[in-house]
Amino acid sequence: MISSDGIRGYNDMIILHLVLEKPSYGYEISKAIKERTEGAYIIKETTLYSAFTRLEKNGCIQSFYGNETNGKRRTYYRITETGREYYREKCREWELTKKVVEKFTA
Amino acid sequence: MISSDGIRGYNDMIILHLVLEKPSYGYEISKAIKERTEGAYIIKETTLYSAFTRLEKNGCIQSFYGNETNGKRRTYYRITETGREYYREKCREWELTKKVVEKFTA
DNA sequence: TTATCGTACTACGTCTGTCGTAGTACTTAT
DNA sequence: ATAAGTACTACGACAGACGTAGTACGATAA
Repeated sequence: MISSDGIRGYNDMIILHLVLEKPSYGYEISKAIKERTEGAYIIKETTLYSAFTRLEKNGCIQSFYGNETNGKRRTYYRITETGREYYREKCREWELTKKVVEKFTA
Repeated sequence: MISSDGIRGYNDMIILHLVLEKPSYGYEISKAIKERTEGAYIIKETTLYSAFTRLEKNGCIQSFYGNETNGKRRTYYRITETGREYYREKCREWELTKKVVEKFTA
């Protein structure tokens, strides 16, 4: 499994990548992460929702309510221009981190 | 630059990689990281020394004093069998993390 | 002689992101 | 009626990274 420290710092990127594709909400995103990684990474609910709060505070995403009539009301998030830029920056950082870490692998 | 959260979780791996090559000490390791990454990653002193403490507590490294007669006395660290195993594990985890994060890059 | 630079740490407190635990609320299937 | 699945929210704890500061020694330059 993936440790939280190993992926830490890329949770934001993962979430932004998904809301970049289309506005989404917590449960859907957590499912998407699980499916796309074939179960290798299952984000904790608390981690995900606290990331939403942080990203909205930073102006990276914007929340709005869905209009579904049944079930609990969902909070959807869409990416902002700030979020797009932040995402690109995180991608560049990832490329650099990859090069750095690779130098110290067996 | 590399953010601390991006590399967090791999500091231990980096340090273990270096003491695996040969027993070493703080200052030398910090220099080595800087040089090998061409300045892309400069580990903070406090981060490095607190990692030493942690890794010794975990049984991954063992400290011993150098016998240099001039300058301040150095604390050297050598890797243990536990440390080797932990290093290998971290390398496997890195491979997995890489695959996971890649799926969410642009 | 005095000061500064480089080496080699140690101590202490703060911050952030992650996580454990628990609870709320509504729907559908058994 | 109950459980399972959906969709969150609240609260507190923890660990690793970091800022700041201080200690200690040697070599070199002014």
